[in-house]
Amino acid sequence: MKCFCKTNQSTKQLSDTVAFLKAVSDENRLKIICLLKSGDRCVCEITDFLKLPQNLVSHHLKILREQQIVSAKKNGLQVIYSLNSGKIVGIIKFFNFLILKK
Amino acid sequence: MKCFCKTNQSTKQLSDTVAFLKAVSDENRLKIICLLKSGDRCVCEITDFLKLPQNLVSHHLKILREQQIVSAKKNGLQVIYSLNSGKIVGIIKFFNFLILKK
DNA sequence: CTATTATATCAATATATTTTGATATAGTTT
DNA sequence: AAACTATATCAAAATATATTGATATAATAG
Repeated sequence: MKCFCKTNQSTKQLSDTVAFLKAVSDENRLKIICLLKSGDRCVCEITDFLKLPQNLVSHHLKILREQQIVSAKKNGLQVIYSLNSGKIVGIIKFFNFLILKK
Repeated sequence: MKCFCKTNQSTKQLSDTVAFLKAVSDENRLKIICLLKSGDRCVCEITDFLKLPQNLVSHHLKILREQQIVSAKKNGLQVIYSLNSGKIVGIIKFFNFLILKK
């Protein structure tokens, strides 16, 4: 992994990393992630859990989906969300790189 | 580590985690962290590196300081910043917890 | 003590993000 | 098909954050 210096590639990597970190830098979205850790849930369950308006929950889920932190599959009327640990593993690697001694 | 549910303690833990993540969710601040990984720097070196106005760099450094991601020590006229890996280790543990199987 | 240098702070503005309210869509039930 | 349920989208308002410009502070040099 490279440092964010001045190349085009690292510029892209930098903005991707920022987008991921922004997606998890929100109380409600962190709560969603923690809830999904305990198992898949439909939007109405997440809405009940967070006690937020449904459209706001959909908005937060969209941001998590865009970063592939969660994935959604349709089941009848419901949409079931599940946690995608791969993306989180990626960020762990990034933070590990940050504290690695040269 | 507990999930962010409804207790007072976990509410505090949640907002601390969000504050940390917000501090690192910024392109310029990530660049500062990466630069400091390669060694301690004074504010003017960081300013040169980022090509940003000095007061803006001070602002970003303040946010990183508040989260104990960096620490500052005075050296004559200069203030030398260094990376504080302890806080990053903490967030690695948190992300590891998120992907831990029950 | 005055001038200079390095850094920090403050107020104002610009920009991004979250939240709200209204409405659309897609699947289901009757 | 009409009514209903679960979810998503869109525009507007509220709020938070980043950036700019001006100025303050603290250490040093002359």
